[in-house]
Amino acid sequence: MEKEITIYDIAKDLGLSPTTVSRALNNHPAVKEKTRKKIYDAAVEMGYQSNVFASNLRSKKTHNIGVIVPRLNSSFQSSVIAGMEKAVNEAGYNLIISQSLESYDKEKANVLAMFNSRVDGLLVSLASNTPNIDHFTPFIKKRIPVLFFDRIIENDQYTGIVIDNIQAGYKATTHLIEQGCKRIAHVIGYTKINVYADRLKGYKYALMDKDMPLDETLILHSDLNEESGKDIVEKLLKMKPMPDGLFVSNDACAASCLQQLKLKGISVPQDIAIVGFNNDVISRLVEPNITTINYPAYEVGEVAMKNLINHLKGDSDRVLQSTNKITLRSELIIRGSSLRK
Amino acid sequence: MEKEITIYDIAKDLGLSPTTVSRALNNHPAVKEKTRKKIYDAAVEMGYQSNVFASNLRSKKTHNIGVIVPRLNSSFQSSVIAGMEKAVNEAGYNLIISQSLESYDKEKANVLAMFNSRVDGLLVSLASNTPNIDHFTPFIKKRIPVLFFDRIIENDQYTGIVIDNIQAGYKATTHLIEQGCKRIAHVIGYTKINVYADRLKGYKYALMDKDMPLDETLILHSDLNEESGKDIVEKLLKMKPMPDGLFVSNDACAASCLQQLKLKGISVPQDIAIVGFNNDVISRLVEPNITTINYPAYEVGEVAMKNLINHLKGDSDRVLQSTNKITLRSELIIRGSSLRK
DNA sequence: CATGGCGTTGAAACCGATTTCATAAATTTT
DNA sequence: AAAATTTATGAAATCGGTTTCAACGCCATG
Repeated sequence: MEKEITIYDIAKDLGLSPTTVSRALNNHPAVKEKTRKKIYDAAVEMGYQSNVFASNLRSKKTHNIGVIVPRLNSSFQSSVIAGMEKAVNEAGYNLIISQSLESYDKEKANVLAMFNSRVDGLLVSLASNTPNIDHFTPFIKKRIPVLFFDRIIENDQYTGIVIDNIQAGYKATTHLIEQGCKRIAHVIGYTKINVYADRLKGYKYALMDKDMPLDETLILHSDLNEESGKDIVEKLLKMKPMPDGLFVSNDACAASCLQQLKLKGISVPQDIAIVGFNNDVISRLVEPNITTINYPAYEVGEVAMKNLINHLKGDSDRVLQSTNKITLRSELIIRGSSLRK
Repeated sequence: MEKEITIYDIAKDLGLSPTTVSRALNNHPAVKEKTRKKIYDAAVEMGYQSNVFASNLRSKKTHNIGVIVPRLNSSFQSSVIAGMEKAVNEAGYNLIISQSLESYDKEKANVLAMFNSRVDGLLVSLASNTPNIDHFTPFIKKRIPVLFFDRIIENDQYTGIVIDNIQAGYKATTHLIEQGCKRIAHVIGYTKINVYADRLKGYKYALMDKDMPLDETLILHSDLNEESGKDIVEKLLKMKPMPDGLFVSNDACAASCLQQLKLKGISVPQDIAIVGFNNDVISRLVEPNITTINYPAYEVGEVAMKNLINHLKGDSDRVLQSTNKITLRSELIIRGSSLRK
């Protein structure tokens, strides 16, 4: 085990003090250019590597940013994280990632772990059964910024990055109505979560605006994974008359429904038109392609991270404190699964 | 800004020394049970939180483990990371993640960043154009363990977690031959990477064993993403006679090929049988379902991480140093895209 | 009763960069 | 030329656990 080079070694070598070496390496203005150059050269030559531990201890900053998502292996979430990674890397921070697996208890444990490992900031998409956000109060107390994205709980203390889910649900439903659908079913996840609750609202508003009746039995609850299509289609088939429109709250599940419907000999979009959500890769790979709402996952990640970092770099809390919600643009992408002339 | 509680505060409060408090909180055996209890209670009551900076500075450990993958938003990689996250969390470490975006330069930058942020260990899946692994030597010099998974370069110094890609390629090709295919095309990525090179080897060995000629023009190179199906199918259509079997090195691309083939009026598996790779969700959602090789991504992540952590917890280098390669089981999953009676 | 050994505790050094405060040197002002 | 600033550098304290080494108290052994 070779011993590490410290600023003391450099200082001794050059006949300077550690103070000056430290300042030089941090580009402090009070060091003569010539001295700085000399120190830089010596540092490189001696193979000096700054000791982050010591630096962190003094500055009380880790340059680590925590991210908690419900699931890492989801097309949407992994794109969000890719966006975050890009932004975080450019700014010289590190990403610490954990997943709640949709469990409130695991989420609480993760939040605590992040707190103990002293992340400089936290980005969270909530688990589906998280009832409140009290577990984040330690962060607030220590003024460590917390941002929510996608799955949020509205609160004055925290900033949220979202799309307008009501509008998106409205657009999707209106589109189905305009394609001539008379009975539109809607598949959603746990309605305590803002995203599903809002999409449902949009669905209801659209029906209302087109003077169509709201039939609560057409609202189906599901896990929304790639296997749930079977259950959903079974339920659809039992309905008399069968719905002729289907708005599913994510693409993996929409694709699964599409597959099951085709297996049962039901043609899409003629017998039933489908709209998904997210614009995952899968929506473009099944036949027919699925009409969907483009949720700019990568951009959500990038915007959330950039906001957080700007906040950390700026010395005041003003930026984030005055920003309560950032809404990104989302649009309907019309494809074969819903287009009937 | 409230001031933090330190072990000095606890010590003063109880009339003990910081030494004893530190020892008690670390379950050091030389502290009387009664004293330990008293200290624990005081710590909880005072809201003490250990300062990881100070602890890290002395112990020279961050409890952070770095992961570098080519792309985060890939079905395979995000499952690997999910597996890692599970293992890492149970062991009380943190996961620091970055992506190389398939660029050697970015990978080098990431490796350096990981080194500077002093991760305790590193898990890497290499970028496609990484020519060698010299950029990891700083880690070796400081005896920080580095493990490769999936995309590896074989080397005595490092441990790799893989599946037997030769065998997998062999199984896939043999299956197509047994289904009566006479001209089997193979779509692969950059052949400098072990995974594609080995699958190609397996393909060649299978042909050889069945006394089938090897036609180099049937080997197609591609980016293997969900848009490359168009190019590939175009090339297939130009071949005379057209291949009647297709072994694609990942499922997203296989699904894309399947889609394009159907668009051109070519029926799968009758006109051309398809085998993919990975067993991504998508292979089960397209029609027909795609026959594929099950690559246990989650398990790869879990095994890689557990090995690394065992190594970190054990005090010697022996465990990892003697392990050069860990091969996980993979199997062929036969589905509609290749089954013809 | 003296000596050895174990169990328990504490004083002080340490990890390595940062920061405050002081000081010497160079420059400008009067 | 003396005084007032400005510029450049250093000594020492600091961040808060961890670790080394010493010491004290208690019991057992001879």
